[in-house]
Amino acid sequence: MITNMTARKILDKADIRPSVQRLAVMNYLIEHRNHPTVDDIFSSLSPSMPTLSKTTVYNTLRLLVDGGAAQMLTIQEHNSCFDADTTPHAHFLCKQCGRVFDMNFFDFKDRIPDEVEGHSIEETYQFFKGTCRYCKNKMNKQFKD
Amino acid sequence: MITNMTARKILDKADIRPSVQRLAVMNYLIEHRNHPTVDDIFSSLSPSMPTLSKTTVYNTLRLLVDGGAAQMLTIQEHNSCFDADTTPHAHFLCKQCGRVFDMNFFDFKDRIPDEVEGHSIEETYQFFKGTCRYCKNKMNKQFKD
DNA sequence: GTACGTGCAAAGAATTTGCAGATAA
DNA sequence: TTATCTGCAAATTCTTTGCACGTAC
Repeated sequence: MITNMTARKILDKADIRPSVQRLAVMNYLIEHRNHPTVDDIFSSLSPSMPTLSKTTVYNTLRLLVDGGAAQMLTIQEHNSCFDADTTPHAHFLCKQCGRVFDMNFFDFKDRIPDEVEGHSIEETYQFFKGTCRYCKNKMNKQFKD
Repeated sequence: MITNMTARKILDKADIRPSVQRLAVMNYLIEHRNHPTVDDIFSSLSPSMPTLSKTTVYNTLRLLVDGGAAQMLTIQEHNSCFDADTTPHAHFLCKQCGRVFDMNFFDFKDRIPDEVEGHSIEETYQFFKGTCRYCKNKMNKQFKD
């Protein structure tokens, strides 16, 4: 469940000192649930924070992930993307446009055990690939032309 | 189910012309089920094929993936790894040593629909992160010292 | 004033591209 | 011979690192 905590409260909870830059990145993640990449975040914030550097975005995201305030997704081949929603949910990658969408978690038939073949399971990911509804529409239109 | 098809047969089936390099890469994947990276493959084959280039390994892997003869996994942050087993199974990434292990697929309570929120699902991935049995052993030993 | 944060520039790593020579149908 | 394949070198992209300056307690 996504709470209404402000960026400030989330940083406090994660024990991250709330600099202007960190608040901006956290706030961006809260307001943009479309799984932005480092570049997305940097490009969007840069106009209003001209001195912001990509290094700081990288630093901040690492802090957020380490502090449990965000999730890093490595679904895409080339770059990581980030998600302020750290609750269990699934992800869908469109093979056409490369966008990542949230999906509800699909229940497993049985509970995932803490340990499998001696390995301790700490995190569970579900993800799917296919064609998103927008690209399907686009492709349909092309056929009609 | 993993079949006993030789590299040659798999390439034929995928309509990939069986050059020496392609057979070597395919065969490597068949014989090494530990999810090798491009570099693993290149470094291992290079001694016996001194003229082999990384470009060719990249080219070949792309052909194999496109032809359905191998799977590319983007679990790891920095590089992709490859798996000749294209049947449904889950993967486990050890956060300590970075190794990727196979796991049996966990059944979902319900069948995954072909379409969710308008998106067409074509591929389903399950993966887990945690500490593998080998790293757990190592950590236990350290505590005993 | 000391520790922490920021951002530039450079380095590093993974992957892709362009292209010329080699190989195979 | 003609299309395909290979592999070098260079380019590109993503990310990390080193370091000097700035900021905050």
